[in-house]
Amino acid sequence: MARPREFDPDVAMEKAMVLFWDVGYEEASLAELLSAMEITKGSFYKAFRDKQSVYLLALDRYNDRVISGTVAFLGDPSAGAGRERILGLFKKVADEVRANGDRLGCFLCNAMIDRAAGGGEAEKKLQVMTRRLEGGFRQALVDDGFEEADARASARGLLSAYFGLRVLGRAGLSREMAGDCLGQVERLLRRD
Amino acid sequence: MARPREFDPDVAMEKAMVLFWDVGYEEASLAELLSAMEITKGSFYKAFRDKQSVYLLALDRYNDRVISGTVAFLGDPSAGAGRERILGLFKKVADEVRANGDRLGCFLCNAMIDRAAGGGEAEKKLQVMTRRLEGGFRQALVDDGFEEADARASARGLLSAYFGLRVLGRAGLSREMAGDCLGQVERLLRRD
DNA sequence: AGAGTTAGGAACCAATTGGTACAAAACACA
DNA sequence: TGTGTTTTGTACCAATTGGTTCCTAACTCT
Repeated sequence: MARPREFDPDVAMEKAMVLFWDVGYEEASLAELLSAMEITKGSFYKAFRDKQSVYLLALDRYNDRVISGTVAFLGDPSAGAGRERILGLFKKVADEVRANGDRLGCFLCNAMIDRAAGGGEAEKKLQVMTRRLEGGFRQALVDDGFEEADARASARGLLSAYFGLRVLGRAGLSREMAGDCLGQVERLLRRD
Repeated sequence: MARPREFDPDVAMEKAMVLFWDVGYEEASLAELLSAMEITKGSFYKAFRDKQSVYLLALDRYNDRVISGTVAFLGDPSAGAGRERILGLFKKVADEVRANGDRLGCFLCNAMIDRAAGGGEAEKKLQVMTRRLEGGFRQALVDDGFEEADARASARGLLSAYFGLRVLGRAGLSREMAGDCLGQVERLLRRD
């Protein structure tokens, strides 16, 4: 019926997500965004409404991809017992961070601090993602026979340990600290 | 010898610090900065070199005021045993956060994620502050008779729990989560 | 009072911000 | 081959960015 678009919206969005993830909303200028997505203004504003919409889509994408993957891993019985899964997640983060210091951190965590972006809509998305992560931790603990109340409390402790580790990673301090943090997570996983 | 300045650089810097703390470097436009500091451009560029310098000074100020205060508290024997002091610190943060959701969080933590600002110079300052906080935790544990190695590892776990709680606070989730997080910190303080 | 010195404020600056308008280009279908 | 439809890229936009200049105001000291 008409001219087909020359770019793949999915890969463009992926690039956009990574950029926002890396530098935040405000710091990602439209020019940088366009060059990262490898499209020009015309296509950008036709395909996506505006910068803010792309940011919101990037958050959704992070939720769909990364958060979902993490939650799935936490709930996957084939990955070991509940606490093993949790420890495995932290290990993965610690490794990824220790390897060269990922410097990207967690988009969710970064965006929570960014604040600049997306007004109330973004905040709601961030809270949903956080809740999902919390739920993942809790489920893994429940799978290990934790009482519901204990699981809930521990999940929140783990959540904050997770974000904390991610913050340290961003600051380039995780390489030496990741190991110790990991050891401390084990203590959070002990049965009373 | 000459015309005296009409503003107090100290209170102006305080306002500047709070603004950067609240919205980050990039998001704080020069106009906002000036109106917050209640001075005009002329005075601004005369008294402080430029925006970046003020940001760096704001970090220094945070270090001098808040971080120093926190480290002092952690090392103050009159505030109870080491672990009590640590718990007291988290309690203070949790309360401050629970009261209405401070929404400011921790400038250090925010700046670590901000990244936009101050290039390598800022990063160095952030690492120094983090180290000081880590040292505070460690000292408190050593005061309680922890082995040096255990104290160091635990301090890093506490550090990440601290940052994590601060992230949750920024996202407006701490009101309900702070209590549980606090309970989990207690577990990090247990003697092996 | 006058000289010297510094602060304050407005006018101005180029560069960049996010966003729009529109014409040319590229396709599908008849 | 033409017609209709959509994408693409360029030119353009007002508003804002951080920053400089420079004149005037305000003060201290002699």
